[in-house]
Amino acid sequence: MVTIKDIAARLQVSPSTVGRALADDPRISAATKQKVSEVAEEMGYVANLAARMMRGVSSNLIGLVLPDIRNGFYATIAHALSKCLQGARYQLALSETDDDRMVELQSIRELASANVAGIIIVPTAKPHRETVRLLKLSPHVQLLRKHAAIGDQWFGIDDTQAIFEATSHLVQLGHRRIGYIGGTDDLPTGSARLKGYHKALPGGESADPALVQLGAPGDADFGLNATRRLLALPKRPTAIVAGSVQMTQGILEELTAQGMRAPDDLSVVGFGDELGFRWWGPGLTTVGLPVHELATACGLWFVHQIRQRSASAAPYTSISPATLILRGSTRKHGPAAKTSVRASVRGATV
Amino acid sequence: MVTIKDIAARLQVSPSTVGRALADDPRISAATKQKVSEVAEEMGYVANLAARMMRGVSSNLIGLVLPDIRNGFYATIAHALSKCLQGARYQLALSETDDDRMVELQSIRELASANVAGIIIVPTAKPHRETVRLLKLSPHVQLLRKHAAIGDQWFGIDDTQAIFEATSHLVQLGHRRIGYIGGTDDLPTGSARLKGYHKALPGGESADPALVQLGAPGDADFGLNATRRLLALPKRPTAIVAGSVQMTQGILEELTAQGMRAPDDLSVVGFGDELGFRWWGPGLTTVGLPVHELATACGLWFVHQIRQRSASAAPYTSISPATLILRGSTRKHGPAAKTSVRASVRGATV
DNA sequence: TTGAAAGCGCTAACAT
DNA sequence: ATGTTAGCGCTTTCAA
Repeated sequence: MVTIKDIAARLQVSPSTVGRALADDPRISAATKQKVSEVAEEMGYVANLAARMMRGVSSNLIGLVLPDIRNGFYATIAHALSKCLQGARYQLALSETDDDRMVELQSIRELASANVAGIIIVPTAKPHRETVRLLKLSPHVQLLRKHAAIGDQWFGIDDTQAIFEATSHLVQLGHRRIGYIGGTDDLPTGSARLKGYHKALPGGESADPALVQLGAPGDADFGLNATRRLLALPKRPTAIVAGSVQMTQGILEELTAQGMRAPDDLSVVGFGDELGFRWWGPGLTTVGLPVHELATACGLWFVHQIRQRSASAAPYTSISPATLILRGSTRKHGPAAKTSVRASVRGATV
Repeated sequence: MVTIKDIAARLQVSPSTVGRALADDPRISAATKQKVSEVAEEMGYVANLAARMMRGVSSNLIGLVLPDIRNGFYATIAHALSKCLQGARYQLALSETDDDRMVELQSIRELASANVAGIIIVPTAKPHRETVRLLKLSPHVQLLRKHAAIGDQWFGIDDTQAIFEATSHLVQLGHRRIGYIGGTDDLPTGSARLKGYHKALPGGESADPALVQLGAPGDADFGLNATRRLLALPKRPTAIVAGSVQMTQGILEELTAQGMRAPDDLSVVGFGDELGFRWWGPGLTTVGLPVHELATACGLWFVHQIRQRSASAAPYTSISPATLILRGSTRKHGPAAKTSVRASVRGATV
């Protein structure tokens, strides 16, 4: 293993000079810095992080704490952050919580004891007190979900607007009985989305409570069962809005299973734009989320933040807008609309 | 921060005694150990990992190096490993290579300098010499892809059998012009799969080279363009087999775009079982891979391996079989089969 | 069975 | 602008 001493010996300078040169200390001449970094490169020098950490410097590890990496949504986030941090010579330490606050606490503990440089977290609904306390000890930022207790540094999406647009689109198409299947409102995202749904319903008209189905946002099976319940209603909805990626998947699954076709039998607006949504039936009209951009912005900001230890406490909030992606799964409601483009292409009559 | 010195001072013993007691050294009396651990507990002592690492003990970090976490395939692996290692108090450090050997090298360097306990890697096609060298310095295991240079500890899937089954299925249905779109054969997986394809073609009959399209396995666009090329052939294939997840996605994309419907216009067998494959057209017949099981097995084995520093050099190979999942995208080839179930359900005539 | 002491590689206060 | 030196907390010889 090559150490600064080796470099120092080669260059006939003291170890501290090398150390300072590598740390880009202003007291070292440009020429020396130049030479040092050349030799370091040549000898394949890699700083010993353990030794650094012992001197109080934190590791080059950034913890990423999120519910489930299999969710394409979070995978995109992990990818974007990984790229972004790689550029800044940081490593991602991945922790999954499964939306379980105790697992979350355990993860944070591990990260804290590993002396991470910072933590990027998508918090669970009710983080443990200890989780909050530990989080305060190192730089951190919240992603997507926001908890006041954890802090005011947050990158998220305008969830209310997202679902508002989705629902409004259906309202404009003449739909009145619109079902909503989304996450419970104990999560900030869940409640914001639900709010968007209500806000879009025409003239203060409160929705039939039976049309609103709330469950754990990561539970596709809930979406599936909720869809079944909605379809079994005496007055079934003419359209459904999804309030999470997994819910969308459950909904599509169940509609396919029941042989329901959008937009003929029902209009559907999904949440997120996973692979396959494009080719579900006539193409799923869905809420597109700028996840990649969001994560990149968050990563860049966070690295900057970590490097300037000073202003880290200042509140910061970034809200990105969602955009409705119009495809084939929604259509005007009413008897006049019964002949779909699709049906006519097939030459069929109804 | 409580150190062993503090404990030593409280107990009027030397720091080394405390250190040994905590390490359960046989030379320390049971009574002393008892006292030490009591006081340590009481004072809230937490071992300083950095200091430990400096003494050569590795961290509780396990590096996971793979091409792209957004690939559902790898996300499943990361998830399974994360769960598995969490139980053993290890943290996952995630590195993406994008199938670029220099990025791979850089990641390995980072991991090595972070003193990881071990590395689980899905190697690129031609890992750098230095990558191989560094890898040898810490415990490691290969996943899915196997490179002789890296070692003989490998967990993978029987790729040849997987594509053999997929192709055989089509052959049995009477197809003779079967296209194959897969990864290049410089990757071990690519070549094994291609072999399975050739093996399944009837009686040594070598395929029309134009029917075989090989590209970067992670490149969905290649799959898309390759599909276009196959469809533009004077004698177009009657069926297509996909040789990677991303290729499958490209193929489905292009078929949808061209308005080609399986199995009426063409039979298709996919690779992997991503979300959405189930609802593509009539449901995609595809090769199901036991990714979760594979990753879990790998994780358990690896932790065990790390904990017993001794026998780590012994070769170990685990091959899991793939299974064909029959859905609606394949059908008998020939004029007699022209009336599909689907068409008759619709009451249409052809 | 325990102590004393020497570092691991790095950073930072204190010289020069 | 650079060199000297003293540790960080732990493990690990070597002594007792």
